[in-house]
Amino acid sequence: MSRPAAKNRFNQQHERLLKAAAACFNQKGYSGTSLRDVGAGLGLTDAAIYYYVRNKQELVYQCYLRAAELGWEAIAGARAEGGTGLEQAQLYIRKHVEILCGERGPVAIMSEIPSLAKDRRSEILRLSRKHSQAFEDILQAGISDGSIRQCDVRMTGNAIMGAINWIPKWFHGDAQLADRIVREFPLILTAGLERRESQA
Amino acid sequence: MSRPAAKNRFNQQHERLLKAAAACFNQKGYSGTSLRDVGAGLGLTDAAIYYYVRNKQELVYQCYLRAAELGWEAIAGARAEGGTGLEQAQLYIRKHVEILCGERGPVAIMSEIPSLAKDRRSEILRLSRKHSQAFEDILQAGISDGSIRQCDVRMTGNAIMGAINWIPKWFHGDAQLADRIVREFPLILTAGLERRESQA
DNA sequence: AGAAAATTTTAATCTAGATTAAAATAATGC
DNA sequence: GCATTATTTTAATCTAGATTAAAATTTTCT
Repeated sequence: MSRPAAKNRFNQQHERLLKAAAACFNQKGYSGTSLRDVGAGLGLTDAAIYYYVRNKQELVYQCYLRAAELGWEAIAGARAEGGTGLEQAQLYIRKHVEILCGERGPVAIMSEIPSLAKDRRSEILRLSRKHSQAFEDILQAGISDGSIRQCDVRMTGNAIMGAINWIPKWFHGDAQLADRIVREFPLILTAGLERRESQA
Repeated sequence: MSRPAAKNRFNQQHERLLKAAAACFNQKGYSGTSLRDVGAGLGLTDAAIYYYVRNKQELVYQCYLRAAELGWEAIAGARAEGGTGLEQAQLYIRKHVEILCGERGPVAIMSEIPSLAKDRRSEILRLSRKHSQAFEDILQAGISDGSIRQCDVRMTGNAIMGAINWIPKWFHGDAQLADRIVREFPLILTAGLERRESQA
């Protein structure tokens, strides 16, 4: 590809492809969506998709990788901007939810990791664990700095992540609803974290 | 089947089948699991499964139906036993989580509803909405009786349900972990609901 | 405009996995 | 223990959908 304009076009189509695929995967699962389905979302034939990715496995992998990158962006951003642990947690939730419900969505739910090839799977799992761990670290920091009450950090992390990860199951692009989610979720998911007066 | 003992056996195997299928579906998705996979979990051939269900579609449908029934059991139980809205919400979460993590699990995550046949799909969707609605009603009752603070009931419901629905993604039968989930989740998910002093 | 590069389609192939029918085994109840 | 009923397997068939190669179309850039 020695032609700049073409390279641009390619990258844009590739991006569109990942989004179209994510939309399908979230709705019907990885194995449940045919490349025909994905192509239809782009006005393309199934075969055309092979111009952008080696095969279907690679397509999921790239969707999951993108999901991991966007999630990490939220973590990193929150850590950079945030103050107390509680503030960082809130910021992370807001940023992540904004990404999931905004222009950069839909983002693939990483729900069929076992279907990936071994090496791809372990990479995605590693990123996924890194993400969870980083969020738990934020919660732990909040406990240490007194902004978050004593709690089971792992379970709390799992609960909050679950609520976020489930969003793409019921949100499908309605802009009004997106605003509502972005406004409410950070509050709802952290309302129970603040340290109460009665506690140490 | 005019033989009582056989009818028993059949029902038990059928129950085992639904659990084995749920385990597979939760891990690899509906379309991603072959009947061979499901059969393996029972020490059976794929073909043997057809003795218990008409086809694969029917198997998912029954799994989802069972999931809906068990979820509803938690709702109904909480309404029967609970006092204030907050108490009912807590009770519901505990009961549902106990089911998901206990002997009656694994329970299928209803994550590929679009793959069902039209009439089956609409039935499952109806049950799913009924469940969400009932939980939101509990929250609303809590606001009315003063046990729950003012909040966006729908978003709060979505958040809590998401956290619960996601559990089967990371819980795979560890008994110790089950105890921890059952102990922590009801608290974590309702800690933010109580009305604070400062509020009306 | 027109040659080269980039993209997409058409038309095959190939395979996994759902489904079925008939045969083989196992369980039940007398 | 035996006849009957219930369960499972073996061995085919059938189909959707992934993948590929070659041909056709479109885009890029001079």
